[in-house]
Amino acid sequence: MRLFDTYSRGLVELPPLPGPIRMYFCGPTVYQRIHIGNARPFVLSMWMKRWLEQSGYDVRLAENITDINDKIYRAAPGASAELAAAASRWYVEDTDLLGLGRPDHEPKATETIPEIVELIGKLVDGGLAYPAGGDVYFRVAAFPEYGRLSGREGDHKALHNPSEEAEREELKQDPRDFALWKAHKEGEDTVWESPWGPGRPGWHIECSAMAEKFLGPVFEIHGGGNDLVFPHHENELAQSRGAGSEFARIWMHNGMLELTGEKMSKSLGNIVPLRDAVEEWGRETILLFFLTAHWRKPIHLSDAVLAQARAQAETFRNYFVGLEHEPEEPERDELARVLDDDFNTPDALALFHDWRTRGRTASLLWGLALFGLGSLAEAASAPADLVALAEKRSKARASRDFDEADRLRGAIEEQGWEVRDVADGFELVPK
RNA sequence: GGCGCCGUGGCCGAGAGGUUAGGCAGAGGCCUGCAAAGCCUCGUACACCAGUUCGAAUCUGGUCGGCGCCUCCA
Repeated sequence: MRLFDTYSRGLVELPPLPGPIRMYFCGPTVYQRIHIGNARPFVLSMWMKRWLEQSGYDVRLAENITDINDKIYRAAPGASAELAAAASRWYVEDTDLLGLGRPDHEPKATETIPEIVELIGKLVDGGLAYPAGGDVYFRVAAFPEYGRLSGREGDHKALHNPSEEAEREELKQDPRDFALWKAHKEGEDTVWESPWGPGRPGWHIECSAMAEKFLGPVFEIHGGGNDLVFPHHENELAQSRGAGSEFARIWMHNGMLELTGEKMSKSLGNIVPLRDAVEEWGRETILLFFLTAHWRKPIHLSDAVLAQARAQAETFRNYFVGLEHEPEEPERDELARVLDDDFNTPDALALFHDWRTRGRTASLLWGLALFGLGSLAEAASAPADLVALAEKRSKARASRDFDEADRLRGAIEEQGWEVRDVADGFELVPK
């Protein structure tokens, strides 16, 4: 399998079976319910995990939850820990709605403080970081590779990491330097001890620490939204390599989900909560919506596009209505051909339709289930009173009383079900 | 302004130097008591302008347009 890697800007081959494939994906900062755009890397990572495992790889996926952040302090003054804990639960709840399973590890920053402090200490000892005014900063000048990942190597202006406050900026030796540890400030209601004084970790260092803690000093894939390339991932890479770890070998950055021509983001306020979208459209529609676009491209959210995804869900669902099939081997190679080529899910979807029209039930069932869409094959059973109505309608039809038959069909439809006449009787399907 | 991604038929969206992608919507037909579902048929698209080539939507240059990052952000 090969994947497009941001660092080398080309396709990179995965190691041979059985791996291991160790993956780290950046999860959300938790201070409110996640939106559907936040779900994209989650969905991508779980699909990748499922496909790689299906392919025979030994996979380990870690996906962090950032529960220390300015946004959290600001959103819940005096109760940031409570908000972060609640929002972490919401995140798990909401992503569980997708039915894709969980990553192997979902570490939180607050549970990784000793490792973070240790990593910062290592960087300070190695001359790659320096304490200043209770903060600790990464010394970018000591890491020549800085800017390589984001393609802005040498451009000092583009590599500037501004401090939150002007007076903090003066503590830095170089505008590019960024905080690894931030001294405790008035109004922040969580604080941890460190050799440099009380405070809390910077954003980037937590990922470096968590990745190493759960995956080791080198791992195969690092993923996240492409809005994280700079500064977040650039800084992670600098910290971890600066501390002597090889770190990630392939960088997978997914495209943004856009609403009305703009990236959906919590700070812009143009958000559709994942939970609401799943409730309104159903989980299969949301998954199919993600499946229609290649992971690297931007994807536009609109009712029209969701309606198309829902129509596809119906098409698959209809295929399975009343279907019996012989167990047979899925045509794995056909799916591998498209997924092993940069995980081309739109091509996979085309293949599923091909399998559908050619009646390859076993393959279709297997392929859909891989992406969490196996439920499309599950027939809902109608309540007994509706079955009785449908039977009554069959009798009416048999005696050619079509007015009565149509009346009964209307009654069934009023209850949200549709009756279809088939060769040996009828089928009841939800509308 | 700098760095990067992208512009495909009504809509979504792969692909890729010469051969039907696929889906959704739409039209006609078959089937049906009528429907639904299903099946068959129908679209000759690749932003624009130059260039390379026997041949480009696919390569090169430019133009226009969209998006992301450069501030927290999946």
